[in-house]
Amino acid sequence: MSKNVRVRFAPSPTGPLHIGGVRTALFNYLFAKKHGGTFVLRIEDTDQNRYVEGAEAYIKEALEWCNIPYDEGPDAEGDFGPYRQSERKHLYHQYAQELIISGHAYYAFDAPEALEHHRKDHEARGKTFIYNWHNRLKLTNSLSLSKEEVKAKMDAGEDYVIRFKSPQDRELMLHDVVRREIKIDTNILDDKILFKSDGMPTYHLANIVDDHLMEITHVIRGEEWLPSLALHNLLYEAFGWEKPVFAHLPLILKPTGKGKLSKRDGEKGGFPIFPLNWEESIGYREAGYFPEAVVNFLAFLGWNPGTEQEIFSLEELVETFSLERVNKSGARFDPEKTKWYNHQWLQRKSDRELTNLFKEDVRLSAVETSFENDYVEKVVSLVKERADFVHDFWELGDYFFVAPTEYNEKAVKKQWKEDTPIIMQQVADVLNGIDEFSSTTLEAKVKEWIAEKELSFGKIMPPLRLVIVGDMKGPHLFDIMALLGKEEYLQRIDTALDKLS
RNA sequence: GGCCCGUUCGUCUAGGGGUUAGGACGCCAGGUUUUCAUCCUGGUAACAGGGGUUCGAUUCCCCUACGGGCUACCA
Repeated sequence: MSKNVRVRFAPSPTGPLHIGGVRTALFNYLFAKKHGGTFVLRIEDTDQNRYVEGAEAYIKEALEWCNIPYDEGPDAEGDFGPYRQSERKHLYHQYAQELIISGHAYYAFDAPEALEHHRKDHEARGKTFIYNWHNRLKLTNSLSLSKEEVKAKMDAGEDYVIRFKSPQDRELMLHDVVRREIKIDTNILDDKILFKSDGMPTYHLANIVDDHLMEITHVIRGEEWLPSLALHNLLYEAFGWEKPVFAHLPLILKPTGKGKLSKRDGEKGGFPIFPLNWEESIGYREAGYFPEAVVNFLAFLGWNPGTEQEIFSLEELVETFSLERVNKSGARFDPEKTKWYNHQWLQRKSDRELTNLFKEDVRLSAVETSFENDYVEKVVSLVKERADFVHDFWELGDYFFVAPTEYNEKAVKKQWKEDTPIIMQQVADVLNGIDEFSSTTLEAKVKEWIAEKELSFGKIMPPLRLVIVGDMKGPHLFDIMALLGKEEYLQRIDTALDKLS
């Protein structure tokens, strides 16, 4: 690649980013980093009506949480700012003018209602109204009107827009890294509005102008933009600018049902759809996912390395990523698999780090006794392999912090026989006589005793687990006892003897 | 409706003119754990349909079907 790679993520601040947007940002980031390039964040806020307070802050925070920071953007000014289109407002009109002068664009005065009427009318006749070569001379614009008429309207302060004059009878060959060549007949294109009557550019104009001014080399965006690719190509041509390379990413589809993933799918399915909380909707962060896991599963939505490796750190993704390996077809995303990714990433975290996270669990901090970090860390090391999330730890290991006050009914029925209290008392006596209580010593001594007395293991271990844990669950029993300590497990046997006899 | 894009197990996908069509999630079974889970092993399950081209198509071409996107003075 000869030029410095510069890519941009260009969301509009109309609400929170959902994971589709995050995926687009991620692919831009990966591509930039892979090629030692620059990742730009540009806020596309040309539609004031749809501006949502807090959306921009959300976008920034989400990117930060995912560990995909931008090199240039709002609050990270580079040489190509400002990075909000509303702050670049003054730039666009001259470019629209330039196209008018060169004959690639024209003024149009048609009222929105008039156009709406035409659309309805065509629809009623089973036709589609397209504002282009086919009928532009019958409409109210600087091509159909005389110079004097146009001037009169302008002087009178009439609202006008600037439309692109789509060429007639041309066959366009468009290029896309993901989809290769696409042929388009320009006769079906409409004369898109480039500049609105409110003095703001539309997406199409602002996008092309900014990408050019910001020296963007690769445009990586969602497939919903594919139909605009012809227009964008034509605009570059009209300006006489070099085109960037285009790559249109496949859409992310709803887990069930039809259509592309939308903001409302989250609460319905009971899974997060946003990286962070937004109003009533829960985010991946708050649901207990690690950013590494989210990035990992997002990367695999529409891309794969072609090997059988599935767990990738961000660094590995940067290393391995290529646009050529992006798929063409839309991907329905599977919330179940995201859990698996989180499980995988959780296992890779150190006990120390997990302990710090676990200590923020309110259920743990609500316990009266306070526990040493070392103790909590040992608990974490014993239970983590069965956890998908840090918040699973509590349920998996609550008995390490609180002695059972009740016992699993079904288990009691099955394990607590008539002679169990006597046996448990004997076990307690034996345990009482053991003074060195590592897990292996405990196990060895108890087994020794069982063998000596010719008792059955099955009569002892299950009920013992029941009195220690309160349920038939958990790690190796002697590991639990060793961690709990002699005083505590003898106490628990006592308590159970009281409650269950 | 028009235009564009797409279609391999339920889902994410690998592959590509001759393969037992591979992996992962899920699910099921067995093993380990005298517990539960993890883990391990195995199993389940796919080339949308029809025409071509070809000695041979899941792979290339066409059509159909289905899915999706776009069709705003939204992005």
